[in-house]
Amino acid sequence: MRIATWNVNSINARLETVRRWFEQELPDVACLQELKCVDEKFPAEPFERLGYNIKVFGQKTYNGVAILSKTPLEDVRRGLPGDEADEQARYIEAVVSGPTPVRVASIYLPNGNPIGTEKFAYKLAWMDRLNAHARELLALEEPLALVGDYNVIPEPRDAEHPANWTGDALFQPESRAAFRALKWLGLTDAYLEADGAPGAYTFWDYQAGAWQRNNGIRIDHALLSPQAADRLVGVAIHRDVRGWEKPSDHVPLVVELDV
DNA sequence: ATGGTAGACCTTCTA
Repeated sequence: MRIATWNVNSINARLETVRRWFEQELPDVACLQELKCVDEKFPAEPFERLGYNIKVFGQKTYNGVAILSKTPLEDVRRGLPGDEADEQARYIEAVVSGPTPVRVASIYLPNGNPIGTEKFAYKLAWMDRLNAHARELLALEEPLALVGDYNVIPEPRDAEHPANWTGDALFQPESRAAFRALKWLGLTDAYLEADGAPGAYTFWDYQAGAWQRNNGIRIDHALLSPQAADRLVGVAIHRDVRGWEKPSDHVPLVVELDV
C-alpha cells in the first residue's frame, strides 16, 4: 500500500497538476492539505473517475484537509480533539479498509509565525493536542500513519540554510521539542527509517528563487506506529514535481507499507 | 535591510 501526503496549496488552483500526478502514480491513499475550499467546492469528480473514495474536511480560503483512498474509508473523524472552540480545518482521520486495515490521518499543523504571537501559542497548543490524541491512537496497537505538513524542521540537516530559519516558528526549539515528543511516544519518522539521506526537502518557497537555489526544507513527515513501521518498505520524495508547471510549494511524500 | 511569490478575496491575510 502506497500512502501519499501532499500540501497542494489550493486544490482548485492546483487541479491539473494534482490530476496529472495522480494519473501517473495512482497511490492507494492520498492525504491532501491546504485545500482552501469548503467541502462542496472540492473537485471530487476527476478523482472519483480514477476510482477514489473521498473524505473532506474543508474550510473557506484557509486550511482544509482530505483523504482519498481506493478502498472504502471507515471510522472518519473530522477535527483534532481537545478544543471544541477550534474552527480551523487541519485534521481528518479515517481507517483505510482492506485485509490489513490502516488508520491514516491527514495533518496540516499550524505554521505558527510570527513567534511571540498567539499564532505561535496556537501551534504549540495544537501540537500538545496532537500528542494527546496520538497517545490514544497508539494504545489501539494498530497500523497507523500520521502524515502531513507538520510545519516543523526537525534538525539542522533538514534545511539547506538552517541559519536562515533561527527566528522562524518552523525551527524554534519549542516546535522541535514538541515534534520529538511525538516521536518519543513510539512513532517512527518513515523518511529517516527508510532512507535518511540529508538534503531531502519537501518544500521550497515561491520567493527569492528558492527552488532554483535548492533553498529547501523537510517539513512534510510521515510518522508511523510500530505496527506500521514493521511493514515499512520504502519512502519516496517526489522532488521533480516542484519543477512542473504551476507547482505547489510542497511536493508529495510517498510511504510504502507491506499490507 | 529589504523584498521577493502565490492564492483567496476584495483589501488584507496567510504562508
